[in-house]
Amino acid sequence: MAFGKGCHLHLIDGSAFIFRAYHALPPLTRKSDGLPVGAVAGFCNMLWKYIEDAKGADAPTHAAVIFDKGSHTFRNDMYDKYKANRDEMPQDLRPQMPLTREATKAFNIACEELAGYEADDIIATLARQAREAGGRVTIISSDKDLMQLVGGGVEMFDAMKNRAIGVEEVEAKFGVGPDRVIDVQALAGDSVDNIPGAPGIGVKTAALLINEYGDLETLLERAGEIKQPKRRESLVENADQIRLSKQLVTLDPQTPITFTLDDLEIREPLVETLLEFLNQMEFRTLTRRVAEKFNTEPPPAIEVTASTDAATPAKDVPPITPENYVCIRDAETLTQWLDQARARGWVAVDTETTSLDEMQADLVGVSLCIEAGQAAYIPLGHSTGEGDLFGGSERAEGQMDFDAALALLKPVLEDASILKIGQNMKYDFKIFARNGIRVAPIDDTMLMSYAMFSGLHNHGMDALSDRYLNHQPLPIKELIGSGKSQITFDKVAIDTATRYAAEDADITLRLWQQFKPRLHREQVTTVYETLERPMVPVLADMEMAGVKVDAQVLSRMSNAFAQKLAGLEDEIAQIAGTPFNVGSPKQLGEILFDQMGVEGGKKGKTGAYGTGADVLEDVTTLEDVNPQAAKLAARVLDWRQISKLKSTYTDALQTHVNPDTGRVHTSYSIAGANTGRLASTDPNLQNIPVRSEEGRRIREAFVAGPGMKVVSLDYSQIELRILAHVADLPEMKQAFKEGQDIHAMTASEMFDVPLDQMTPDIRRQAKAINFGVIYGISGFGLARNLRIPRAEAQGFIDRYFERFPGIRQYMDDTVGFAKEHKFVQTLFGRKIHTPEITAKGPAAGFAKRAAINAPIQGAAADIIRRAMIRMPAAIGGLPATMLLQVHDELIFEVEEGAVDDLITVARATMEGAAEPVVKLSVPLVVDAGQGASWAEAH
DNA sequence: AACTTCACG
DNA sequence: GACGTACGTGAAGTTC
Repeated sequence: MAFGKGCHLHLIDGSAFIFRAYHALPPLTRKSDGLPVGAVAGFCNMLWKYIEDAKGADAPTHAAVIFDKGSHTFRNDMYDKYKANRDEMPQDLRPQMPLTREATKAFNIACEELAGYEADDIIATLARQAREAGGRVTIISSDKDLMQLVGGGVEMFDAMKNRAIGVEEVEAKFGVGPDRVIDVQALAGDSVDNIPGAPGIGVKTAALLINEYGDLETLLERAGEIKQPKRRESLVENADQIRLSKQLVTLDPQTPITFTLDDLEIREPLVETLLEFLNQMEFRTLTRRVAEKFNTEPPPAIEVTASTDAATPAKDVPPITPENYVCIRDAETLTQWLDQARARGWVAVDTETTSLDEMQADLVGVSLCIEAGQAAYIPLGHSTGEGDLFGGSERAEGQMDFDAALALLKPVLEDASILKIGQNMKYDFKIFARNGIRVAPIDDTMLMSYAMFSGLHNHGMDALSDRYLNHQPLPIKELIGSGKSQITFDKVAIDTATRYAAEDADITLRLWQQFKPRLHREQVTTVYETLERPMVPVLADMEMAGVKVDAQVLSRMSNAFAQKLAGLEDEIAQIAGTPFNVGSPKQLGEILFDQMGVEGGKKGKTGAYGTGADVLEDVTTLEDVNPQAAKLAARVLDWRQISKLKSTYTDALQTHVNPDTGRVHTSYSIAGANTGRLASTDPNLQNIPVRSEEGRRIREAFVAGPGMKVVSLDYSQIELRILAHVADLPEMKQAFKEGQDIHAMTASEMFDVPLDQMTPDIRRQAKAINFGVIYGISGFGLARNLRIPRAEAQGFIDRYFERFPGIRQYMDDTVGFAKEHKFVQTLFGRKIHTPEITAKGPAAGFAKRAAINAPIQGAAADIIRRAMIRMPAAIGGLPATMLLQVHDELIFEVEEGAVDDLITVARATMEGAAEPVVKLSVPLVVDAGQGASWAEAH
């Protein structure tokens, strides 16, 4: 068919596909020879998805993937610095470039490139030709440089966001229509492509000017009329540079291509060629999928030479097929399965229960998997239907006796020669522990993923299965529903439950087979084995122990807060002249800024006024200008504080007291925080108030049992000490060695004030700077924190860098490392990936600061983890229990007579926790406190 | 479900 | 006056 009216041309920006694929996926290599193929794999998946998605009503009649060829184009001849600051292509991406062309051809899609021109120019040329022939064009890309082509039958499509980009979207981005986009780009320039533009003028200003003067030439001619001196000078002085910039950003619609639109007609994939290519690449899943789609057998998989590693995946991993799962209903079958586990030396295990709260959950069933595809489910606590009016439902038929099954499982689960593999093992560990079984030894795929991929993605099973097995597990929602009508797992029919539960064990085993050898390749085996995996039993025991909370104390506080809130609400209504919901920032903002006339209200992206504490605090200072508003803001601040304490703490904590134990059992996520820190949930016991006097009293409700004391030990300034060590700051190290006040020392160095003349205010500023450095300081941030002018804050920072030159070095080195490797590392080898480090725009700033902070925060997290892992053995002989961790603090419950001994032993464990792996050049110091409650101990 | 606010280190 | 900014979390409440 000749291209003409009614035809629809799709132009895919090939380079964009490749780079997106490269950055979205972890570095994947071909099993047989180690060839890097991650980007090719992603590229093929995207292409396949594109083909599948492009079918249907608005299907293209013609399509092509357009690539860049070489790096030298006619633009380099116009301007030698064009794209000069681009990083070199990553080592492992280069060999993949030709493969992406091959892939395109294998899919039987036209594949075009042209020396001396960019893909964008070819796209422009084809788009022009297609329009002239009366057809429509869709460009599959989100690149802003292509937006100038939009309009008149040409639109773009962002495949990532699944969103069309038409004239409106272009206008939203550039503030002008597509026909003026190049004018705006010429003025604004582009740091990524090294387009100079007009210094000091960005997209916003450029759009403003173009809209005022009509077009770029008119603007340049009449630049002298511009009132703002900076803009005027920038335009007048750089007119030539701006005209050059326009030439650089303008796409060439007349590239000398040697093919025609007719050559791009859609063709069906040649199934054999395509399967052959995919098989050569060893993309098993995609090969299988494509084969399935065309109802044909996939070619035999390429033989991979056997590795010595026990956990190398089987050569032919069978597909995940729930129909093949076994339901174990008798002792004989169970024994057979357990014998297989003994013979193999490992077994994947998963538990099903009635609740997500491990302390309340009853065991409903156990699933096992010994080899990919071979999984079984042992139903143990299923009941029939909904039960009768009296709530009693009967035990379902066809289940083994609960105790008999556990008696068979116990010796295997506790057998030192059989590895138990789980996903989020802490959960199953606790369930079994509450049934008298201490599971050991273990491996945990969630923690393996965390050790290897922290910062790249989550580590939940659904995400891992999707990403590494290309399989979407049966959602639990389909079994138990959601919301109000949700049922517990014991009510699920055993057949359905078998498919779901056995699949989880199957997936876990497959993930483990993939991850286990990879831990070595990613060089995080030690991290996994010494910092992640051993946390499971330690945390499980802490969580099961729980902390004693006096609900009566909390209840009394709640009542007192309720009264206070009611009083404040009356007062607030009176000042406002009308009652309103004080808890609604929206209503508060309208009253404060619209009705009461406070000026300077700033609306956020949702159009609501910001009413955060800092904003309200500013309003309270308006006593002279707007006394009513000042008073209102002050009362709202009081209300907010009390309301927070009541709802989040005194009310909520009471509901978390376990009826069986009378204690509060938090849950720590080991793989939650990117940096290696733990996170505490349900309830969060890592953010119990302490900074305000009023809030601190909540800690009085955290008490010790009779004859016991609460003991708290916390690292003093651990992050600053780590900073002093890693950044090699001699003055700071010396100060720590001498046990000096570190903030006072910093202040003295920075402001030339002798220590004996130090004032609290100067020390406070130095303290803020010390913390700022850990967070990846910026003038803006410090200025806001200290409420001083930005220039002054910048002055402080400059001076700090002068006095402690190691800091600057550390920051530059860390960011440089992150850019090169896409991750940063702690002293203990923990990797934190920083994929955003090469982002442009504001994301780059975030990524930089996060990269600077991560090794410090992460090392502190590593150290306290090491202390916690050693703690049970260290305090083993003492009547003491470790209960809580709050990032740099450990809380124990100890018999009164053993308090001093506990402090001695625990302190030594914490202070020596970095050794012997890391010998810090600063001492670690631990402060201790004790008392009847956490409030007294802290 | 997204956004805002605020509690902690 | 290109952009928007301290790092890392979780929970509760309101709004859509």
